[in-house]
Amino acid sequence: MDIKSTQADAYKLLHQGTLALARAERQGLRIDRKYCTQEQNKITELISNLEGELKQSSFYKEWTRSRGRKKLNIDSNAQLGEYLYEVCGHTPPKLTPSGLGSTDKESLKQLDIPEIQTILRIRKLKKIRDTYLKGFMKEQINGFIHPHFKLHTATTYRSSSSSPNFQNIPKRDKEAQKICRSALYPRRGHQLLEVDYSGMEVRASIFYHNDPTMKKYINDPDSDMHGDMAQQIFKIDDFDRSRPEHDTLRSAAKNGFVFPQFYGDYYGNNAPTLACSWGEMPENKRWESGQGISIGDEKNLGEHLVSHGFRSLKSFTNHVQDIEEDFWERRFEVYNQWKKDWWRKYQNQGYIEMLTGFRCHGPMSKNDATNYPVQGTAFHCLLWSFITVDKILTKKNMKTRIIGQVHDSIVLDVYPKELDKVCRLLEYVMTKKIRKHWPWVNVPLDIDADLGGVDESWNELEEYKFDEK
DNA sequence: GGAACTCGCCAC
DNA sequence: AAACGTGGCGAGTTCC
Repeated sequence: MDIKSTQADAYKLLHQGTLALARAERQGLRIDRKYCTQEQNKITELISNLEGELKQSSFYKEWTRSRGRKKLNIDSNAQLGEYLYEVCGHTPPKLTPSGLGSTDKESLKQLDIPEIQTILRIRKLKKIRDTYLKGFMKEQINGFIHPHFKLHTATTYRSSSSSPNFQNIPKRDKEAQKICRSALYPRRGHQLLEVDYSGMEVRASIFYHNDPTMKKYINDPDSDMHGDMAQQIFKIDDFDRSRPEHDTLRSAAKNGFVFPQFYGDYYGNNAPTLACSWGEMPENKRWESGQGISIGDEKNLGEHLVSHGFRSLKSFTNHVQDIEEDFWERRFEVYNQWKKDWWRKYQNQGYIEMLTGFRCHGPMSKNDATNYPVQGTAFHCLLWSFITVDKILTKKNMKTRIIGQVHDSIVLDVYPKELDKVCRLLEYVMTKKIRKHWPWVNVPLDIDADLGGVDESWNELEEYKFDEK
């Protein structure tokens, strides 16, 4: 048990991984060229209308005037920042790493200028058109794109992808998702299947720290880590995940506290994010009753929290600070101790070594030293599964092929008659066989799947339960 | 005219 | 005392 892999094992994974990824790359993904062109034209038309509208505004006219003889470029954030922060004298809500006033979406929204909405809309449309649709067309050969996957560039020994990047195609934003993913198809007569490891990074962290509380959260299907945190953060006594308003708070806790904390963030950043769950709240102001989402019983979250004594961001921040302390000093005490031990070990030996045998050298911050092994190892589980599934598909001469990978998921181009067989294979390799190969996998691994119909695009996937078949 | 940089934004 | 991890890429910009 608990036998770590050697550096030779790591090399083997890298080598076989590169070969398997190259096969996926060669396979590629069909794109609808006609759709891409039409959609690009539609967006161009939209943008030109929006730009025309913007140019009518006094905001734009003043901006132009302020530049004198210099040409104005709507796409230049340097010019926008100069106008907003130097000419108009707005205080930048945030600075960039180099110390200039930021013009990102977050900052611009806070300035509360109506024309800004148009600028943000244009930005978003250009991103979709130029990075994705144009990018697909640039890289396509005979109607197929062949995203490239590398294993030697990321410092964590994760993978990277390029030409085009397969790993950052819009998903969260539904409008962008639809436009971009509707361009991507399986081979004719085939269907797309995406299988992902659920909570892989959290589980990979357990391989290292073996924290009993976190293990219980993973092993006990009735427990709910994010729900518990939502309950604690927002002081909800009768928390019920099946209630939509409570599930919203659960997501807020998950994305605004739990995950950032795991990456090394702190309450000072978490509190303002969490505070947005019940409405925008400018610094130094106080909450009023009547603000925020409804939480049932004819109450809303604003009132609820005010009644618990949180009238200002400051008092809420203190509350989140207490929760952070409880989180690391009590709830996940063992995890916390591992972080300390691991950091000490890095300081002593000058490198860290993953369970998979990979070594990270070089200067690292505290957060780096504890994040790298988790992130790398989580990906290596996916990579091992990728290699193993690919080998079997090839060996058995199946028509199904793997076409890509997104850190904790595998994307396949499935021959419909092989669907059941492929699903059984994935289930077996990803949740069972891997535990025989790597005995330090000390918690069950779990997968979810999404399936598209025959000849349907990547936009059409729907949740697919293996065991109900 | 290309390399290298910043910034913003997409994914996990 | 300090304070969010990993990537790729387009556009603008600056430098050589």
